[in-house]
Amino acid sequence: MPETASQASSSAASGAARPPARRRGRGLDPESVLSIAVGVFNERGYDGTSMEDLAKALGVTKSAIYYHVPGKEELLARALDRALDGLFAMVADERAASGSAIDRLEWVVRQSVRILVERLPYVTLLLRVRGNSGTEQAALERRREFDRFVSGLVGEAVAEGAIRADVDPGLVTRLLFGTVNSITEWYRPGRGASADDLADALLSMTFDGLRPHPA
Amino acid sequence: MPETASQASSSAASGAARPPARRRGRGLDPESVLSIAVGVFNERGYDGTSMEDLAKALGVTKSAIYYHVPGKEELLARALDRALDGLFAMVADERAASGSAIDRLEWVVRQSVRILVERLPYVTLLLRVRGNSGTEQAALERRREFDRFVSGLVGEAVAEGAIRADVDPGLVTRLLFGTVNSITEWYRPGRGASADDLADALLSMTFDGLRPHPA
DNA sequence: TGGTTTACCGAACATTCGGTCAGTTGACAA
DNA sequence: TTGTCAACTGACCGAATGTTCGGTAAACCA
Repeated sequence: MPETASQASSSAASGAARPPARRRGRGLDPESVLSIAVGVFNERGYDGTSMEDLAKALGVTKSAIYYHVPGKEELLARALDRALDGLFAMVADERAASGSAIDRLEWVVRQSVRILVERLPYVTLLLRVRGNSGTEQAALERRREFDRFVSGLVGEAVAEGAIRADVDPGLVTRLLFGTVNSITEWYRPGRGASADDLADALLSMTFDGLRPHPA
Repeated sequence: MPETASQASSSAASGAARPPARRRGRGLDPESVLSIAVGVFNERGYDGTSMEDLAKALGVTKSAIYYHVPGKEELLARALDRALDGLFAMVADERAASGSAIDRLEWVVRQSVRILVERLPYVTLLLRVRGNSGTEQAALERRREFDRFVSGLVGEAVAEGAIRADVDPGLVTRLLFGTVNSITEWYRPGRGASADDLADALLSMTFDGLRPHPA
């Protein structure tokens, strides 16, 4: 088994003591429990992760976790909300509502990549949810709502004549955001491209194509 | 809970008796156990699926399953091999080795889409493997080998001048096959596009871009 | 008809699961 | 020095897990 370690994603208000991922002299806090738990969820899968696995990654016993969070599913719920809140904050932005459809679409794609990179573990977890519990089903429903929004955008861009009409708009939406979402499968922060570089490359491929331009 | 039913993918040598997915007067066979199990694995996730879940979907008791297959993990191993064998049979084809790099790449992408559609449940399962067991790790290693092959193809196509050189070839590979693989997230056989239509749309977007062509 | 085999059931197995709880520890305030 | 309390431990719970096994009904063959 490859011990991929704890990959403690830096939480908001910490500065020291990396290995045990706890606050100064004190113990854990709900924030670090969440971020480490999500890391393990993404390594082993949510269902494949036991509370014992989480305890080991946190350097405490199982029961200590229950002092900070109500349970395993609540950890999942909070993680999924992190991802979804980011996406919905974006579509609520004015830049997603005004201007030409193609500009709005390009902006939404770019922001999607940015959120995906910024909140990588949370979005990764979201994209693997299958609806096994009420928590997962609620997350899936919110995600479908987001999908409907971007689907509408693509439709507008086609009607606008800014996107080729010889391919089904629904299909274009799925391929386009399938490409965006597939980033979670390989992207690791720090190494390789930045979020902006990524968005540039992605938009460049999907909008202009991989073939060399004659112009 | 959404009862998405059994979606029994048609096995090689059967013709009748769809609902209970068993042979004529006889009972189950390893083939139908596998295809139905993979369906449930994809609905609930491998770790989220219990042998009791499988038994229910098969219409028998838990213990009956063990008469036909050695265990849960063996079901996973056989399913993953179905997907991987298809992919490796393709790269062994002469058309993946001769001709210009761009033609070979286009052929491999098209065939990848075909295999993904033909063996959808198996490929879907493969793409969700995280390496939790020896079985999963072996599958991941075979998959990485396939990835290295296509990565080499993209590199050749760039060197050939058939693909833009202003984007990192490794990044192009990941985006291109990320798009291909994302098809498993939404494609359902029968409804919507055929494998060929899909491949056309995908190649059209990634190679020529979504913007209307001037020519 | 009798015997053998195929395909299955029901009960039980050891283990692991998510979760609970009474108690301990150590830092800090008074 | 003592009392308080946040933070945690270790033992434990019932339920669920993957798997085994003795038994058996029906189909098949002679």
